[in-house]
Amino acid sequence: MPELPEVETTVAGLRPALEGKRLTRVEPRRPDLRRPFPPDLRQRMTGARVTSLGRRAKYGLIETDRGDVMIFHLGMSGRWRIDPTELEKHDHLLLETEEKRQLVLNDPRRFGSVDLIKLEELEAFETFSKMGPEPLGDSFNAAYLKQVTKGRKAPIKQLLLDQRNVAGLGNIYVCEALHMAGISPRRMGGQISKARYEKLVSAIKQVLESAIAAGGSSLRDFVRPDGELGYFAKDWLVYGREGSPCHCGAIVKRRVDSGRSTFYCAKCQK
DNA sequence: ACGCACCCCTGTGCGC
DNA sequence: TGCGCACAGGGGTGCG
Repeated sequence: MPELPEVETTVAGLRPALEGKRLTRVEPRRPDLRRPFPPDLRQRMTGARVTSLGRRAKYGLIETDRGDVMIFHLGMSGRWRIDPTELEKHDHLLLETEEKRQLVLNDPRRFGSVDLIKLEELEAFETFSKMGPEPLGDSFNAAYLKQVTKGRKAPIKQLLLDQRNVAGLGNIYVCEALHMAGISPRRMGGQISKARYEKLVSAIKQVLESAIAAGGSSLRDFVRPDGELGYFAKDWLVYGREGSPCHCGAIVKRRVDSGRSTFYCAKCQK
């Protein structure tokens, strides 16, 4: 479920419980998620102090004073819970701090991942080195998008979901941003004007920023009453609204490509 | 290189 | 109440 804003919100929620704190317990509760947990995860993280938390694309970063970085990805169904009253099914990784606060990574589908690398390997870490710019950064702009899509015949939706072009966009926010910019998800990337890319870039930044703001404000003190992090309700304009009226009056449509749904308004988006 | 289909996994909600 | 199917916000691989 989590896209960039959800990961951003999750990291912000974990920070008060983790930053500056010493880990007294690090416990994988099964061998693997998408891939095996690092075999030395427990040993390298236990006793270490968390120095900072961050985010790159849809990955959360937890750095320690031993020069390690634990990199987590929430996949489709991952979420962190804080100070749970008891462990549940699919609680696959448990962290505990000196203060006896518990952070539990729950991921039913196990499409998520946890990696552990040295801080100095972060830049070269293949997952990140192949990635495009952060969508909220200044280097993600219309000129960049125009250049990276030049000559490409793939639909713009697919190009935006490709993390090598821009890092952190997922299905929901791409659908929403394309709708906001009035661009058809099937429009060939190489065929979109600079002016329309200006609109698209603004739409992407706006959609992400408002989602982050909504996430932050919906998490009072960054911990919801149920102790969960990473989810917040949002009223989408097209996503999940097949058959409902668009604000223009036309009906929102859904199509499926490679097993992924696209929601759009054929009247607003050309 | 590019565009696309499909797979990993479990849970949920729907129609019958 | 049960059953089977479609579908879910990600990412990687492998094919033509």
